[in-house]
Amino acid sequence: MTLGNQVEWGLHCMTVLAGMPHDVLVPAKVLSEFHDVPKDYLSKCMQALSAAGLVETTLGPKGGYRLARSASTITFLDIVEAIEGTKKTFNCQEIRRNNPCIPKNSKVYSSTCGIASVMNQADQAWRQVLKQKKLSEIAKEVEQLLDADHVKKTSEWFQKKL
Amino acid sequence: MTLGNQVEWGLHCMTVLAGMPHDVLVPAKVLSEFHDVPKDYLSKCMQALSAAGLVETTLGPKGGYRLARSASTITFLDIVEAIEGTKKTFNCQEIRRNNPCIPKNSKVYSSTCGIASVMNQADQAWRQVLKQKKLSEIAKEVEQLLDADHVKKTSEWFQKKL
DNA sequence: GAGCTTCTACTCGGATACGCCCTGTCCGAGTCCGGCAGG
DNA sequence: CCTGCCGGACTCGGACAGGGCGTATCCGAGTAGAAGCTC
Repeated sequence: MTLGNQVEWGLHCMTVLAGMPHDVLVPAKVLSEFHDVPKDYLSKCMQALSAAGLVETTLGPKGGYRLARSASTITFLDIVEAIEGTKKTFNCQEIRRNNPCIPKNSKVYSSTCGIASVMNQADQAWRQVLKQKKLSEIAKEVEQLLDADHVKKTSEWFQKKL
Repeated sequence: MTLGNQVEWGLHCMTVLAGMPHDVLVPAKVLSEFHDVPKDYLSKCMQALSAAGLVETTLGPKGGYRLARSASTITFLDIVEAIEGTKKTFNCQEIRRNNPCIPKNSKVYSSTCGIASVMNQADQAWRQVLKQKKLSEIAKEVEQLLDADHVKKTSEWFQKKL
């Protein structure tokens, strides 16, 4: 059970966008160059973020993506679910009902399957961690990690590309 | 990101085995009938559990599977990892290093990527829940949920099949 | 009747096809900017 | 010089192939038990 690389790309791209002024539009082409990933495929990832309402898009020259709302109101969970979907990691098929000794409609099956319950708890724990991390936090951490020189260079690189 | 149905099957089969006396061997055929799943495919799942050392196998007539150790020393995580593997859910490709403004070997990359860090925390939280649930607990819960009549019938069903 | 041999039936384990989803690519619809002609 | 128009280039979005992994199945190696033969 591994997440697709799209999730990683989406998180990094969102972090980049969070570091930009709100009036700047960054096209997929620039994001793909910056991260050195296939442009068209990254575009597919951005589509998902757009469909989820996390980013706004603008067409035409000087167009691109920007955050649809403040980075402090966007969580990791929002991004991961936008790309990976909201399905639970464990989908219970209720095979316990196939016990040949108990009718499938027995009332003992009214309560949720104990195994599925545990798996769902684990799923919830996973989502909880992601939900508590805001995009604004990670953007800030990245900026603090880099030297002022690096931030300046990167900023210039983007300005040159836009 | 969804777990395969093998995980569900494995968990249910292990629960069944946990409810059996230790000297009873249950073949894959019986387990498959009980859960109404393809025998040969379930067998593949049991192979994984066997390879992980969670169950013991015996060949020939009256052969089958039984727990390799006490159900109180087996956790959900053991079972899930035996089937699904131990790879982390998020595999960081370090695309941050592709930033064209910073050399790939820069010391700023010595600390783990902040994004990967969060994703790994979520992964850990998920595993933690699974690790805390013992197989013996779920087996007991199932037994308590069922009526005495159901337990008796199911027990008889297995005895007839063995 | 007891013991050994043989044979069968049953078990697990690995090797083998099939299908779906992730990965990766391509092309078209729509839009904004810049140039150009006309007033 | 200002205004309106037009063309081009750039953007996103959805439609289109290829590959890897999960799904499902089959067959062989090995073993335990039962049956049969001999003593």
